[in-house]
Amino acid sequence: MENNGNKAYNPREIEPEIYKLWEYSGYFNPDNLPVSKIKNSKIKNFCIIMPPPNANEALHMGHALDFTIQDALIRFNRMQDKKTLWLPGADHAGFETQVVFEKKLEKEGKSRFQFERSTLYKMIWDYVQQNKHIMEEQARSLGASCDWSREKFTLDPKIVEIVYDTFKKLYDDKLIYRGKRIINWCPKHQTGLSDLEVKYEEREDKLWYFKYPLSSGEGFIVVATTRPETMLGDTAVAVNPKDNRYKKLIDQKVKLPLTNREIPIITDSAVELEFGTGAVKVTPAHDPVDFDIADRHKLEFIEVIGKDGKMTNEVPEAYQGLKVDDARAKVVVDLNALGLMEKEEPYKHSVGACYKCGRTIEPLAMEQWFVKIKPLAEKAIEAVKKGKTRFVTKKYEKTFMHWMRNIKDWNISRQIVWGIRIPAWYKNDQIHIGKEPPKEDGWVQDTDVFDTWFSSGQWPFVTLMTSGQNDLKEFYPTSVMVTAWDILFFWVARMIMMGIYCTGKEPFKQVYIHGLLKDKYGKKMSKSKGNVINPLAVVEQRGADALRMSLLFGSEADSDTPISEEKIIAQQRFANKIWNASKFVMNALGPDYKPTKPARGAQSADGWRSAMDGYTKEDKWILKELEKATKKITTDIEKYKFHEAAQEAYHFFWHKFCDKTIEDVKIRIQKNSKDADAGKLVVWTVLYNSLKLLHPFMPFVTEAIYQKLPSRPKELLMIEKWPK
RNA sequence: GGGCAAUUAGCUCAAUGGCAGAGCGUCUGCUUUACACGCAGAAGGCUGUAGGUUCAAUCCCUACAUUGCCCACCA
Repeated sequence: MENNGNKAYNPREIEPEIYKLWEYSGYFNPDNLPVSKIKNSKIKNFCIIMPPPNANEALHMGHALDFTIQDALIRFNRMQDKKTLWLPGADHAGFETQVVFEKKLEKEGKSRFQFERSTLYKMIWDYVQQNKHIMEEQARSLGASCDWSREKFTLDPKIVEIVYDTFKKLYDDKLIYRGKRIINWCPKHQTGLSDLEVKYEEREDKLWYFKYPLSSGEGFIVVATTRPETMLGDTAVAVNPKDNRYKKLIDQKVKLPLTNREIPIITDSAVELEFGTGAVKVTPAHDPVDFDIADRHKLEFIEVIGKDGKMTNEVPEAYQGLKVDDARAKVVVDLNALGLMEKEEPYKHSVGACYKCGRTIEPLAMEQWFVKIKPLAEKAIEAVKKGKTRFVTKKYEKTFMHWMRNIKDWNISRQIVWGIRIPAWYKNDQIHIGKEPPKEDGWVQDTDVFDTWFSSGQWPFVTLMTSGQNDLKEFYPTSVMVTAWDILFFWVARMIMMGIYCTGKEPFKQVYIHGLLKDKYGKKMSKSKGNVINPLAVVEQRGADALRMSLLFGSEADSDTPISEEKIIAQQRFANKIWNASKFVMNALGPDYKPTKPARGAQSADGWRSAMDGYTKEDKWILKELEKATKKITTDIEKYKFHEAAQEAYHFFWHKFCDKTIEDVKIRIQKNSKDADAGKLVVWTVLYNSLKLLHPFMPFVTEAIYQKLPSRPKELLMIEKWPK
């Protein structure tokens, strides 16, 4: 067994060849697995739909962890003779991709607004296709044994059609509506965002107290606000109906300063007595709470801030065109000059910001499409309660439930071009839903696209519906969804809701939520912190096996996982150890070694033990240890305790098999003592079984060795039988 | 304002109702023909604090402290 004459294992020379061997074998495709040729109703299926990586940048460590866990599960189940499918894909990732692309344009001194819709779309399309190919090659280099023949993209025409059908179904079921609501507007990216895409930041601001003169000319009512500039769009002042302080002012009018408008004082229970003065200015067009109040009281609606984040022409001339911040300063100065500012005090509160660019979100009232989500959420809650979808671990189930119970309608309109265009057509007051407009003239299509999660929320069934004739029937609901906790709400929750709504069944029986990756100081990895480790560079330098093992080793995956160069080096050494130990064993056995009876398919160490006399005490010990390790690794993987399984495999192979058994048998063979043959059989048996046990974690080196193992029963380790 | 998690060796983390382990690091020997990416061995811990349950607690319970995270329309 040569590795270019080097003593140390060199994965770079081995891994690409091994991947080709697997891929050409066809066994990534479940239809080609031996088990699929058997007509037997007892055959079990196992299916994972890969969370489709965003096709806008290279894979990062998080993907490497995600892929490692999935591939380990896939290989484990495939070796247990299940009809096993891992379906890969890529996500167009609407807003995310457009943001990445806009940054690229900015670097070139361009802006998205210079381009026509179709031109921009085409440019992003080409960019994404390139990235998609890169991603596929990266997945291969990590050893992902997914069925590339079934690969999907979220913009595949057939998938888009299904997404359109879902939209129509929701519309017909009155679970989707178009309406003017307060949305989260990012002035930089010029699009609305869902509540989940808004990050709240604690800020030191001011709370201003302004006197609004009563129209009667007798006195004032004092309101407190953090956003003075919006007062130009006030259409009422509200107090709590139980607030005795203001009883006699109710239904009186106020003369709104800086404008010539009179606005009423109304009561609404949304107003809290304790906050500020207990009187609140109501700006329906720029605050969600005020919007609701206005809805209840049929208040007037004045939009004073535009999509560009500047004051509109609805405000007095002096303020028109000012940026929000400048308008704020000017209002404060002007009210102060009028003697209408009572006081200002420091105030700490949280302000919504765009999760991508950090710009303050501007709540604006816009006509958009919303999913009426409560009915969908109820079904999802029920499914999880009944255990149809189980969370691993339970702690995420609680988080999920809490969010689902408090869920609010979901804005799915995005004012960008990169995505699936909303199949809605308008003519005067009429709305038509469909791929094509009605025949007569004058229909105009909605210019918005779907929130990307609207389509990826349907991923498990749209992929299987379009991948093979029986795939949906055979593999849906899928076995397990593997993903990180940060997209629990964005994605997992929506998949469960949409899956049940569209197919009547939950999309996956289990959901395994793993953590994010941290550096060795416990800090979250991010480009801005400069502490990212590029998985591909690691694969190049130290091998995919080392990377995979180090991602699983020594840390529970349901909490955030630290990864460091040191950890990867440790596993690189382990791969080297496996290589060298195997090299030694095979040299000792010789290329023609045949394990004496039973000659093939030894399934358990126990079987071997009873099959042969002449084992030493040490032989019996290691065979017993092999049995114990097999049991532990098996149950640990079944329980998603990969870190324990990996540690057990590591410890068994290195510190039991190598340190004890091989050292012992080495001497027996050297001395040619009478128990040398028994020793050979033991090392063959333990090596053979160890390769299987390690294969889900370190597929390359184990397969490479298996290919040289004398008397190997199968053509590939990948389709060997998992030991019992 | 609600909720969740963590606190164990120098560092990063496992485990377990009764002996607390690993990787890296440190120290001492070894160029023993598979591997110096190695071998043999060693040091290193009142398992955050205070109570409680128990024959027995690092583990279960209660408080507290510290840290991290998630959710939430306090104008």
